[in-house]
Amino acid sequence: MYEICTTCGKRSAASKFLSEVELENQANNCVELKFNKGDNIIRQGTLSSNVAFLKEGLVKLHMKGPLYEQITKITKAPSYLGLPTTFGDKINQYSVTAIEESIVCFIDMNVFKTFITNNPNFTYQLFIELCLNELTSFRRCVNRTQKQVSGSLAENLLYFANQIYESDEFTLPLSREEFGNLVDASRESVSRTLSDFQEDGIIKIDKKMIKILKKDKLEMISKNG
Amino acid sequence: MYEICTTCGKRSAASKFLSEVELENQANNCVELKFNKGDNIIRQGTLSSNVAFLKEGLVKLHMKGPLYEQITKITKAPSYLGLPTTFGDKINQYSVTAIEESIVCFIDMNVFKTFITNNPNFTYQLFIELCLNELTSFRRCVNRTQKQVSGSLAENLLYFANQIYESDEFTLPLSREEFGNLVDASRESVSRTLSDFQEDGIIKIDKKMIKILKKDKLEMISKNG
DNA sequence: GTATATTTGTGATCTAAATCACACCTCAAT
DNA sequence: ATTGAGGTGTGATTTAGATCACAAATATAC
Repeated sequence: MYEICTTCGKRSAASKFLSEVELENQANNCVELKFNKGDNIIRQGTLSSNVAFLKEGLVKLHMKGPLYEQITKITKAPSYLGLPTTFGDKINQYSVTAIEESIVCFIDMNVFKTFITNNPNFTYQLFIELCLNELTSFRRCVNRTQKQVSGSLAENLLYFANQIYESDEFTLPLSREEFGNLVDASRESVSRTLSDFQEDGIIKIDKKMIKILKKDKLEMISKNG
Repeated sequence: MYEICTTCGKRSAASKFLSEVELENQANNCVELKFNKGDNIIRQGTLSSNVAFLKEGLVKLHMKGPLYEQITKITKAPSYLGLPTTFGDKINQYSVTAIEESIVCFIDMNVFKTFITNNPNFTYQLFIELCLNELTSFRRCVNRTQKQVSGSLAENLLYFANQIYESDEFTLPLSREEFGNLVDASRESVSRTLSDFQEDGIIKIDKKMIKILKKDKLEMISKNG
């Protein structure tokens, strides 16, 4: 009883280039599923057989490291999920988990491949998006390794405010531990640093609610590491 | 007086899908340049106007971080250089520098774009390569942040031996400082750790010459962080 | 509601690696 | 050969952040 792709208002940028016929083809080879917070959408180590498109919601991409499960990225809808892991390897190289209630469309991979090999504009758009993603990963990786905890934490708070929620007040969708896995710090360091920020009047914390009070200061901390 | 693309034996995997006509078109819109060790091929912050293809040699990709210039990757020929930074942004988001004498073909971006929009097989191949690259970056980033210096160093020594030189004896193309920027450690830590490895009989060092003596041990150190 | 489990805050240690400091190489240029 | 400039090795010191430890707060189940 789900929306068909032709009339779906939450399509990907690339799919704007698909024809009516292609969209119908997609609609007939696609399943829409709802995931609750915490549900696994793609699991590292399993076969990747479908292209996943996040229609609504918020997810984390994460990968087993030698010590802990590292969160490589937070992605909000609309967005394809894990194209690299779907096309780069038969086996999923990372996991995707919902951190808020999410709706995902699973598109048959063969149908998706015919779009790629037949519709140059579609493919070009995907190509550009992949390039952008890789640039962002590079930047994130450099920052993550060079900044110290407060800088990385500030950067990620700003990311949630600016990119994800587009508001300076939001509910952090991660536990302190998970937030640590995103910024590469221990649970305790995250907790301490957030407390420090609050003491300095930079943010206001109430459990998972976070309100940014001095954005300029946070930006400075983020920038200077 | 350089080789024309149609007969070039060092073409990219993707270009195998180009027709004779397309290859001729490429040959007519392409410049081949030689770079010495240390020469800058792509500079972060400048406009990206050509697609760079590394025909011969070895390069490092590096990016300004808040503290130092981080080496994100070592790439050997044959390989496109910085497709993400060429297509993802008008301005180059990272630099590429030769670390051994290299030959690079600069292909006109508009010509390259016509391949992408007209030749689906070519584009699909590029797409797959981008996906693979992103998976590798993810893995590298996770390892880099979670492993400690000895683990990261071991990993990168193995990378040079297995992927770059395909030999257990090779000349490290980086200074200790640069090697540090690749593994996220200080010059001193790199030096110390290499000495430790030598003392344990795992490797033999003579200046920049490195010979791996106990590969299994190095693999263990790499794996266990 | 009470009980149990999970998440969180905060102080007290501990530690890997950065930084500092300095001597010694190596190599290029004069 | 002599000068100078990077590059390198190694000890001593410092430090950011991990880890340990435990209490308090929340969430979840019964």
